[in-house]
Amino acid sequence: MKTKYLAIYNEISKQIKSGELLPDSLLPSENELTDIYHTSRETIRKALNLLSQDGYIQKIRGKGSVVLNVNKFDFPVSGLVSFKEISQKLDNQVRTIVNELSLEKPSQSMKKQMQLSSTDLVWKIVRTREFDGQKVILDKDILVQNLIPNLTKEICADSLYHYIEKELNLTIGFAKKEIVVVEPTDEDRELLDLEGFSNVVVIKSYAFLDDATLFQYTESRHRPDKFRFVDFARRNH
Amino acid sequence: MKTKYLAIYNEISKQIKSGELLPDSLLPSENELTDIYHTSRETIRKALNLLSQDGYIQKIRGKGSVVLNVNKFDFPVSGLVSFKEISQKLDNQVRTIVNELSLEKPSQSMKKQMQLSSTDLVWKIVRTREFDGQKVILDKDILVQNLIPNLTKEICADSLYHYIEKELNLTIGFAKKEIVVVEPTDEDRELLDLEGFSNVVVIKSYAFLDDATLFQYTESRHRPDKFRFVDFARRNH
DNA sequence: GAGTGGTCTAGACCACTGT
DNA sequence: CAGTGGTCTAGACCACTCG
Repeated sequence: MKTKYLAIYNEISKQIKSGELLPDSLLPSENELTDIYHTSRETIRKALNLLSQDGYIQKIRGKGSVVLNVNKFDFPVSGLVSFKEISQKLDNQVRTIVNELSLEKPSQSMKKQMQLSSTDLVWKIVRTREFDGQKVILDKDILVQNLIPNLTKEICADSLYHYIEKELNLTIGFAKKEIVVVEPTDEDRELLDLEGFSNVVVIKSYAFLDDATLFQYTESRHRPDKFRFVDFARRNH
Repeated sequence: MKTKYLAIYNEISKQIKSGELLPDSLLPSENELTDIYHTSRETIRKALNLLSQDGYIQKIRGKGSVVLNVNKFDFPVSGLVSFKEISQKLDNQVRTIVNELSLEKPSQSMKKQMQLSSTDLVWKIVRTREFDGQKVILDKDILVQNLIPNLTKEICADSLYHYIEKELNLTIGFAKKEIVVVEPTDEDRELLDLEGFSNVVVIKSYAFLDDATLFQYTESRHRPDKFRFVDFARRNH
């Protein structure tokens, strides 16, 4: 919120989410917005481009910026969002069970993928997520100990990302994710309430810090009926 | 390719994809790039921001722009890409079967969602995608006839998006997508080679033109073992 | 301290839309 | 035609990294 264009982005996106700005209506023109916010046109355009990227508006040359219907899809799970952040938006009964927390020597393939030296250790975390009393998500995390020296079960039960960003003051930058559907493993059957489902949805994710160092590998294994992924995509440049 | 910053984006992304620029190396600084491309710094920054959005580089304040490893994930299916475009990147034996092409009155829910007047008709298309002789994807499309007046089985067997963009000269803007896993319908069992799989992955997609008009609803139903979704995501603003 | 990327400005010209 | 968004410029100041 320190920068002008982010402040403008937040202000306008809030107005769209609250319904103060209606779908299919036009925003004030860029020139009008420069007056409203006492700033230059390029700064306004930075804010509007962010809104466009995130699916709030569509800019149309010669006409203006149209407000898009944001609420058709109730909650976007796209982007890089932690479980804690998602569960706060839901009002479900949500509980996290920490099944395992240990410091281990990484496997050969992990060592290579994470570019670790031979003495580096990794945290291994296994957590179950319970919605309305049902165990529907199994999260398996590998974290580089170099970057995250201390971990406790309490931190894992609360929010890893909150701890990393707020306590350790690291900045999470980006992630590469892959979604596939596979047959459940014995571990899946043991730790999840699969109820006869013969597949699980697996989200494999490599998460990187601001400075492009890999700090986390996650496999998030979902019972298929409780899985949902929502995305907003723009066409090629 | 008409604009400077897109030309620079294409040039640098090509160098990264080809391996001419190596992962973990630094790009020339923004000031150096202004000299190399004979342009202003803001134009260079537009190109670099695009590269950053698309996962090619990571910008680090005080240091420079690091080239990221693009090939770890072989082919990104994220964004808004047609089946034809994907299949051209694969060297698979790929075939499209047009099961149905008809002009219909829209269902009540479609009429509402697509904001159609009561006389509007929609195209209904059902297509099966065959990889290596196996029917693994079922695509069900609804298209607004107002916008796409004429359709033939030949167009559907080739590429809808190519026809819409190149023949009709419409510009596809953005899409909202949702991925869920469900039990197969009778139609799925009939038209796909499910081979005992008890789930299908469904990608529901609303596609919009440049001017924010909805023109297409698609359900793309995949056999789970042939489904794969790859995504690059940046953390919150 | 020199060099990096991040923000912001004021102004210019263009392509497109509506009337 | 006037008004819209799209591109591009030249310059300024700041926050950060690294030796």
